[in-house]
Amino acid sequence: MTQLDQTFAALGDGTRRAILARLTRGEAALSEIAEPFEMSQTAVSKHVRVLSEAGLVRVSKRGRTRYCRLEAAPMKQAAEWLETYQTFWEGRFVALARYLEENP
Amino acid sequence: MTQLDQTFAALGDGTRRAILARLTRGEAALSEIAEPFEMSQTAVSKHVRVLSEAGLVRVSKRGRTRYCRLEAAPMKQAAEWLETYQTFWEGRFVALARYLEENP
DNA sequence: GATATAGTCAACCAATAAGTTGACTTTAGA
DNA sequence: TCTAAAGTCAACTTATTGGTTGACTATATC
Repeated sequence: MTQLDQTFAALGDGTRRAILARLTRGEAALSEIAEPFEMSQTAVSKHVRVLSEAGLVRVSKRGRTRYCRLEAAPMKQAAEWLETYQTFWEGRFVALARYLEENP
Repeated sequence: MTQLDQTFAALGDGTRRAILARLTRGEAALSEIAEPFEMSQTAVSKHVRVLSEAGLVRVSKRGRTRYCRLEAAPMKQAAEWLETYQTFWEGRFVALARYLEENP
């Protein structure tokens, strides 16, 4: 799996996106993160691991608690990949078609 | 699965992203799409189905061949979701933190 | 020292994903 | 009409995902 694979795959789950949204409000302990979800802490822990392996979250241990921090950097590449298609969802095909003609 | 789930999940696979990239060069038959990949046409067909169910590709039958067209619209939502995090990967936390303070 | 809290780990389960193959249908072309 | 091409479908395999529970470790706190 490439970084892009991991990033997109990690984002393809609502629970994980919600975790990331939570982390925009600042660092949080795993138990805090898990609290609003109707699933075991272990399950949330697994989601955090997926995010962490994708580089979207950094976990640091202090005492007995694990603090999670948002690490948005990998999203940049994903956003850039998507931007390639912006002309298409905006319906401006012609400009891109010409660009691709001129840059084969 | 929400639309966003489906979009991100569909993009979390290199083969599928390659298919989409191919389709930026215009409509293509399934067999054309499948040709460069080292897997069966059936496998590619399944990938196209995933893309189609995510609304990222539209398939139209003409004669015995299925033509696939890029349908980029769902990417817009994904891009917008990612943009929310732009301030983070750019390191401009302060501005967003203030925004969130003022808009709780 | 006793107990509660934060979290991991291993084992398990059910569902889904990603691929294969072989048989089949439909359409095109010689 | 015969054959080849485009594609689907069903069945199967293997691996991964998303979740559970129960036992465990490590750290706080009383």
